[in-house]
Amino acid sequence: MSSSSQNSSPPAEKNAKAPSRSRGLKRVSALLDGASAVFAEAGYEAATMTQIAARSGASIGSLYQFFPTKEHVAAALHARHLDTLAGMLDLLAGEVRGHSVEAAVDALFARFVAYLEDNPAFLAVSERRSLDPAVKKEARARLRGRIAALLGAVEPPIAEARVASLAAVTLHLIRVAAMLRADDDESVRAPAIAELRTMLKGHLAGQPG
Amino acid sequence: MSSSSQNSSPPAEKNAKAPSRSRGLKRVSALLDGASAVFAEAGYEAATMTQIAARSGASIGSLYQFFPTKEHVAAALHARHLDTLAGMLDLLAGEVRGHSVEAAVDALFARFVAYLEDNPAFLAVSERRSLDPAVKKEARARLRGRIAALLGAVEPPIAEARVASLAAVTLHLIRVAAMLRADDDESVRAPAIAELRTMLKGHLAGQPG
DNA sequence: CCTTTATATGAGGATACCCTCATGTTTTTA
DNA sequence: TAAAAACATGAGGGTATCCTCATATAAAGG
Repeated sequence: MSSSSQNSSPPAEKNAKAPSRSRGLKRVSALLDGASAVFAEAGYEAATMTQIAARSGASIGSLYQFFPTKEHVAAALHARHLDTLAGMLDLLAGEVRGHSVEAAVDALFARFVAYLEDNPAFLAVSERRSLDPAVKKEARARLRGRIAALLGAVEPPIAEARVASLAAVTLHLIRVAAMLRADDDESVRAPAIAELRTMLKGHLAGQPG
Repeated sequence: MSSSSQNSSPPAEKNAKAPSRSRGLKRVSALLDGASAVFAEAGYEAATMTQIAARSGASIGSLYQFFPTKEHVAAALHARHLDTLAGMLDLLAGEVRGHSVEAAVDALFARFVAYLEDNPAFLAVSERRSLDPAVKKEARARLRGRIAALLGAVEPPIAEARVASLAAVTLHLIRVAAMLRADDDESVRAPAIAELRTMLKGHLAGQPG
């Protein structure tokens, strides 16, 4: 009932042993970093446990000591990123309180998209087919809630009834913007992103009823 | 140099033998249908050639007779869907010529999103990691071009300079709408899609300069 | 120091997958 | 009808992956 995510159970059945000594803590951290790199480059499914171990400077046995399954690795990484993002959004909500929607959207886009670009492994594990749909839904709901809180703090206020669905749309647009940057090339990318932000701001500032 | 896609070369090197007799034509059709089902359920990477053959009512050997690689299967499926979609958009462009942007967007959303929902294998092969980026870019450009043509035919006309980037945004929003339907649940999905369409229409009808 | 617990290691078992190939069957051609 | 070409089949080779396990080292406790 405290802060971060001690839940977010991996798959189930096989329970990963958490590290207790400081050496173990460092190892899992290194393992997650290595996994991030491999997932980012190869995607979840093509990533291999051997690659992850090598990239982390650990043996395959050490990897399996803490993560009995590739799924467990992805789940841990997912949870770690969600916690970070949630914290970032909480901070941001405080910063933009009382500001205009335009300013809030600009800040939100800038930071969120930057995060997704800097952490491609997050998208990789977020969209893997093996991710439990319930966990996926919960993760989206969590981010949506944070965005709704952020949108609810701008001035002049947005009609309360619209905040929820606007938050949903905003979250998806952010994802699109991130995918845009990865997919298209510069000539079509830049104007498209500008168009996306303009569109969102116009819509959010639009008729409140 | 005529109509459909005799290009769209699979990977390369190994060239698939095209069927010449009618039996062969039926077989490749059945194989692509089976592949569609398997790709839709399992995704490209987890799909196995054995599953595809079984689902198609063919032996593994027959599958490899026409598609020397899983990549070839995906490439063929991709090309087939692109041709179908392009044709659909051409028809639609004719239908909405002279209509309002609102009507055009409604029709476009309805048909395109329905197509993506009815053919989940298309998204699966479109987003597989092994897809050659050049082919991916070309595919997007093709669809974008069709949408631009469609948007260029509405009345009153949209400023010509904006059409290209608006088409890009529209294409991405359609994808988001399709993903929305697959991901979120009903309570958040319906209002979010409505919001997306409203937003796009408002933006497209907005200030022309 | 000695016992106990945590962490480390890499060879290899089990499995699944991609794809080949030798052989058989159907259809076309002459 | 006979020869040729296209298509069909499934056992199995080669390989790669996930994961286990017996064993070894480092750290903590008493």
